Amino acid sequence: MSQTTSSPYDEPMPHSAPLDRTATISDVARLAGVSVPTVSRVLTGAARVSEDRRRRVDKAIAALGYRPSAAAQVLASGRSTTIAILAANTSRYGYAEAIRGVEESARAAGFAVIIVVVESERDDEVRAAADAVLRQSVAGVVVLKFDPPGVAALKALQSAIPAVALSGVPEAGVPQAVLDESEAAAALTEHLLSLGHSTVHHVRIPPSGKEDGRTTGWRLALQRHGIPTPPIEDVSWDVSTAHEIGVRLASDPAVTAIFCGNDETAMGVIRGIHDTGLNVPDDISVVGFDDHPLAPMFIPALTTARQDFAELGRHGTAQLLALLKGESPLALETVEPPLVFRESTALPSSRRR
Amino acid sequence: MSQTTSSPYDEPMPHSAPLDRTATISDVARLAGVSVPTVSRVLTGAARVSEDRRRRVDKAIAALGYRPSAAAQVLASGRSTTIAILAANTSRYGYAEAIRGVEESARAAGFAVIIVVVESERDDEVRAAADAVLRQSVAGVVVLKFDPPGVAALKALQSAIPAVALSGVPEAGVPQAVLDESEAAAALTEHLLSLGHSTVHHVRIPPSGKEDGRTTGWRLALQRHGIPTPPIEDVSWDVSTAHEIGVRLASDPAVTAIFCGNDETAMGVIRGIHDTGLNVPDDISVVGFDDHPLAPMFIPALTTARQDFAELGRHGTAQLLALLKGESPLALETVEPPLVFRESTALPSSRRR
DNA sequence: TTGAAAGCGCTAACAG
DNA sequence: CTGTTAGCGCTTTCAA
Repeated sequence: MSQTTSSPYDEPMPHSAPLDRTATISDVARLAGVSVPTVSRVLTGAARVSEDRRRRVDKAIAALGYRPSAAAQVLASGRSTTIAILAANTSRYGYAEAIRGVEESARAAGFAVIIVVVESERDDEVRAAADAVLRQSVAGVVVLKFDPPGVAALKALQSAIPAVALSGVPEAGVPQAVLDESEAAAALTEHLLSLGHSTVHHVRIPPSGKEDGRTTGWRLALQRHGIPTPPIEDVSWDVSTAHEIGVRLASDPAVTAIFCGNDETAMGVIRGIHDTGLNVPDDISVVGFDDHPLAPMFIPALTTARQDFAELGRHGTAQLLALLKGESPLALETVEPPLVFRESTALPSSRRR
Repeated sequence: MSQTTSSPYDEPMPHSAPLDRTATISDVARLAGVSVPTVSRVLTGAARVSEDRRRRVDKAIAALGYRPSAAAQVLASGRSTTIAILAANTSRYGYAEAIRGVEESARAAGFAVIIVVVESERDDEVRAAADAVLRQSVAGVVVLKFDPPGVAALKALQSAIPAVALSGVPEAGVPQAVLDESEAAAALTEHLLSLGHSTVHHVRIPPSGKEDGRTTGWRLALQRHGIPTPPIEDVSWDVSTAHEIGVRLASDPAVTAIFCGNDETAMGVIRGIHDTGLNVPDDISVVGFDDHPLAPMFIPALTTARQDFAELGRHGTAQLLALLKGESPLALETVEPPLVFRESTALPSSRRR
């Protein structure tokens, strides 16, 4: 009665649901008047089948509306045509775009996609996510290593399965596709400096580790100019925290230029500044990061660095598929985000300082 | 040699990838000194297992890092713990949020999620998507019936599998969760009218069928007031088309109030108006729809109707899971989006008309 | 409670 | 080129 152990399998199973029975390969074989392996051969194209039989099989398949069972195929062949996306989030801009890119190219290659999310870096969540991936007999996994949960999940996978990471910071070890953020962040910061601002404040989005490329680039640019780094402001993913920080920063006359971790944050910060009666860029310059679709529509339109997350996702999938085919070494492709200058930056105001 | 038939299975298979072999149920059984079915029993909880053996099995599972193969389980049991999300898009705001809601609640119920996208309503694409769903042995599917591809895909499924639709317009036939948009759209339109605008123009986003709830509501409100409906402007999902329309509408002095199909469109339209030198809301009032996270940050902050897509997704999943358990009839839950009034609407300007 | 035997739908040798 | 025979990892009878 009483249970002294506590493996996850002591828990009740989820309510699984019965599958509607549909035509099987033997139904097709019977109708076509051939053996089951012959049907399999036309399915996989693994071996030659006579024109005549192939036609009969195709006809039977069409007649029965037959679709091979992916589960049975993976079991019998030991090969899978499904990949997993492991991510901490599915709906935020960069994440959603990266997922779109992965899904798109996976589908083009004939792979199905399962999505598993790991919400936090808590040990049980990370383990559950890794388990979910492993249980599904996927060929490989693309992990969005944008944040601590992503990093932890990647580690939990322990290369038990082919994996590639999508990331903003190059890093040795795992195959990955990276969008090199740090140079672009530095360039954005220097743009602000070159306008005449004596320093640049930074609003940091939740980082992937101790520091992400955006923050690193900002710090780097400041260092290059011998400017001490002002205290960092941290925002959550909730834009309203960016708004609060905007209000706070606006009250500090030393603040004339702000580098935000992403465009949504920049919009929140600008709105906060706006609400104190100050103007962007006349009083304070603000830059974002990502080139969000709404960045050019915002008033003022955002100066930012363009990140092509979907492309990152496509690269990652390509890497994974190459890895699966045994091709290597994989070129670690690094893309540098192009800067786009719009309306949210200007010379420092004489009204401040 | 030459092929005269052309079933999809004449095409080459995707490169499938070999799976790393891991511990199987027999490994566990052997290590625990029990039979395979006994291990299965502790896994599924289907039958009683003695305390002693259960403990040994648990220990063996832990020692081997064993994870049951979902593919083998589904094959043997004929029951699945995976559901599919069928959507035309994964990254756009409403879609991404709905997907998040579905994934979240599916995960909470112990279900894995596969995502299949159907990009257009082209017959081959729709069929491919339906096939992908059916091949995966999923327990059921949640389809985002937000647009023509979604509608077509749902139809292609032919109730070959338990399905629930997520939608903005109630409709008989399929189980569904709906966010009733038409009343909110009407209310938003009437808000504009009550401010003194003599008519309200409409910028329509790509609709799910001949007409979506937003457009219907707008039309309804105008009719109630005996106002003829002005010509509709259609935008694509690309915000720049909204911008163009904003510019165009601004040049028409008859336009003093605009109801946009969603907030992103509203932002594009406002920016277009702004670029002609006119002001929102002083010269023209604009309302959006959805209450996008950036809507309160935009300058001017958007008057809009809040849509909780994630909640819609959760409702849908709940419906599907209930359906799978054979519970019914399902309450068709309809949520009416609450209006939120902000800065983008005002009295009509004396400068126009 | 437990194990032996059968089988889910499919692919992989292996003869022929 | 084609059919026969095994067997993928698991669950499900069925006896014991």
